[in-house]
Parts: sequence; structure tokens; C-alpha cells
Amino acid sequence: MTTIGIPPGANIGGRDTYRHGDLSRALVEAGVELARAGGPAAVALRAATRRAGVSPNAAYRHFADRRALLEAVCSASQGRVAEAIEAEQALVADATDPVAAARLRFRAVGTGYLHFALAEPGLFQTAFTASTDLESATSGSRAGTSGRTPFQLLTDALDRLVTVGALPAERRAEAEFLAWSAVHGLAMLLITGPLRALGPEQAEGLIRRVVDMVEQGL
Amino acid sequence: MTTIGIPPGANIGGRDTYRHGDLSRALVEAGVELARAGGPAAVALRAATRRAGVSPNAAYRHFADRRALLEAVCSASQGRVAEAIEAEQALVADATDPVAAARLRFRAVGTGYLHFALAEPGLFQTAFTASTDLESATSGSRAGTSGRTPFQLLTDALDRLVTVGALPAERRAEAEFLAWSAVHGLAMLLITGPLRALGPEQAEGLIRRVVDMVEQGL
DNA sequence: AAGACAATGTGTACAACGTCTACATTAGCG
DNA sequence: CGCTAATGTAGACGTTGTACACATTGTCTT
Repeated sequence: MTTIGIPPGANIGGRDTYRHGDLSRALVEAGVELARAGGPAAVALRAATRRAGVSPNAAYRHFADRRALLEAVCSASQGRVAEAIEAEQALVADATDPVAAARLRFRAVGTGYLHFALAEPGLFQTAFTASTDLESATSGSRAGTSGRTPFQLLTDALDRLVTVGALPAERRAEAEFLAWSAVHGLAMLLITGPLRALGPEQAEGLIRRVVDMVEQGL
Repeated sequence: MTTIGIPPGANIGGRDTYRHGDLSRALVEAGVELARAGGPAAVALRAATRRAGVSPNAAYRHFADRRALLEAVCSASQGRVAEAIEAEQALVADATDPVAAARLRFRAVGTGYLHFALAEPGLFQTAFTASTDLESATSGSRAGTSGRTPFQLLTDALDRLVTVGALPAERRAEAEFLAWSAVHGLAMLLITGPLRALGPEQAEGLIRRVVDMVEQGL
């Protein structure tokens, strides 16, 4: 029993070398797939290693425990959120009036965030359910293609509002948390909360109203 | 081998009758304790039955599966939230001006909600992380001592704002979701999100600012 | 009063999970 | 060429949810 080692020429899990080569990456990608389908609770060490074609304990060479893998998947998911926001901002990039441009850019942060939440609820929950602190909210591993995290994209948009004169400087402090609260709360209500049965057009209406509220209430 | 039956005079798990008597209640209470300490993920069937001094499968006579028990614990937790809101409203009940009273009553919904979230993060998450729909958000099992759920307390306060003239009727529609979004989002940021390391006084400042934003942005 | 039935609790079993310890393999460096 | 560290595997243990069969008992009917 216990096939000693690997019979030459055999392959384990679709791979022909003892080493995997890029297991860390593969585990995170598998974790992202699991999170997409079932949210953070579905990110299991054994399931991820199974997908990577590797024995369960191999994961422990790259992650201290399940929590660490979940952290990595969380970072990757936040990167996707950042990309969604950047895509939404790219749609409104061609505004001539700088004040209007700053406003649209700011609104795009919220709408991009919420559109991603609706399109990829599992990933979205994984991105923000797993506990994060303020330092890691600005770490490079959570950035999109522009190299900025969702949180940084928000602060950037707020700073620009101030620069352009659309937001009084005395109201700038902590404004990111006010805006984030409203948008994140709506996302939760729409995904897992009492509004999860809403149709897309009604959801879109609520999204606009919440962003309106933030713009007006800041 | 299976001790056949119960030797007369023996007692299993601190109880001397074969029947438990009020197991359903006991399981929910045990679940609430688990949720308080560890959030929704900690609400385990086996742990709850263990606390109730009963075999694991006994739970299945009262709940279809773990999800069902979690639903019950969720309802109980929402009841606690409702009580917290009612307590906060009781603090401001003595306002003479009806407009000011309606405003304070409305604000108390948000501050009570957020104070509960800070005081009992595990229960709070359990109350609102477990998926709920709109019908169950108004079911009696989730009510506080006044017989109203947190959601109903919010709609009540908004209705009163309209009655008193503090909120234009044309802005009333869906206002509960806007307010709820902002407050719920801040709760998440404060409990599991990037703001969870904030001190109490700073958290209190943010709470006031978010409620200000809602009052102004509705 | 006696016996049937439904409600309730127990025991056993299985698969999946996280994680510990020991061992096997291999890349890279002297 | 051989040593060492990095990487992967095997086996085991305790936890979880849950299915199935069985035991006990309150209650209702006759």
C-alpha cells in the first residue's frame, strides 16, 4: 500500500512532475472560482487543492491556514472590484466640464461597485466579508489594472471633487466612509438582504437614488 | 452496544426525563449564545444540541437542517435589534415639538441599530447576514417588545416624518432602503470592515455623520 | 383500562472539512 | 556529487452536517 513515491511515467492529477510549478497562484485562482460560485464560505482548502490537482496538505506550504488562503482570495476579489469601478469610470471619462467630469467620476465609483455586486455576488461578498483593516485596504495586492484599490479609487474621486470645487474642503474629512457606508449597505441589501428578489430595473433605480443621496448628503 | 433504553434513575445530560420538554426553545437560545460569541458561522447544530444536553439528531425533530436553526436564531437576533432601537427611542420620547420629536425618533432608529451592532457584533451579523426576504422582515418572530421588527420601526419613523411634514411625501417612496443602506453599511465597516479598530468616540462621530447624511440626503 | 399512533430523542454511520506529524521527492547550491 | 531547503504526499484525528434505523413516551381511541 502506499505507492511509494511516483512510478516513473505516472501522472498525478493531470500533471507529470512532482512539483506543481505555480501552486500558490493556482490555489488562489481555484479559490476565486469557489468564491464566485458559493461566496466566502465555499472557499475550502481541500476543494481548492482538489481543483489544483494536489494533495490537501500541499496548501500549507503556501498558506498558513484556510484563513490565509481566504485573505488572498479576498485580495484578488477586491482587485476585480477595482477593475469594475475603473471600467465604469472609463464609460464617463469624456466629459468636457471638469466639475461635471469629477461628479460623474465619483458616481461611477458607487455604480461600478454596485454593478459588480449584482453581477458577481459571491466574489463581492468574499471581497468585503472577510475582515480587512485600513492598511490592507490600500495594499497593492488588492488593486485593479490601474494599481489602485477600490478604497483608493473612492478617495481619489473625493479628492478630485474638492480640487474641482464640487465639495467644500471642510466636508471632505471621513467622506469616504459615509459614501462607502451607503453604497456597501445597499449592496448587502440587494445581494443577501431583503431586496435580493428585486428586478434589475428596480435595483438600478435604487442604485441611482442611493448615489443621489450620497452626493446630496455629503 | 447500545445501552438499551435508559436505565431507570439515570439522567442524560443533566436531565432525568427522556423528553426534553422545550427543546426547540433551548436550541434557539443555545444558538443565540453561539452567535453572540462567534457570529453566524458559529451557530452549529451539534454545538447547540450539546449545550441543550441532547443528542445531535434531536435537533432534526424541530429544525429541517442547520439553515433552519440559523433562521430561527436570526429571527431572535432581529428581535434584540428591535429592542435596542426601542430603547434608544425611549430616551428621546420626551420632545414637545412634534416635528423635532419625529426627527429624533427617526434618528434613534439609526443610532439604536448602530449601537447594537457595536455592542453585540456577533448577534448583529447573525441577524442580518443570514438571508432574509421582505416578507420575513415583517414577520412577528423578529419583533421586539413592541411587536415590531427593526424594518417596521424604520418605516414607522419615516411615515411619522411625512405625517409631521418633515419629509415631503414624494420622497417617501423607498426611503427605508436608502436609510437602511447607509446605516447597515456603516455597521459592517465598523464591525468587520476597515473601521473595526476605531475607538468608541470616533465611531460615535461617524454614526452621527452618517445619520446626518441620511437626514439631509433623503 | 389497553393498545395504537405520532412525537420526540438516541445510536450508528458516512462524507467533507481543517489541520497535525511524519515521510518522499526534487531544485539549487556548495 | 552530495547537502539542504522547498515542496508535495500519506495518514490520522477531531469537528461538522445529515441520513437511517431504532427506542421511548404522551395522547388519543376504542
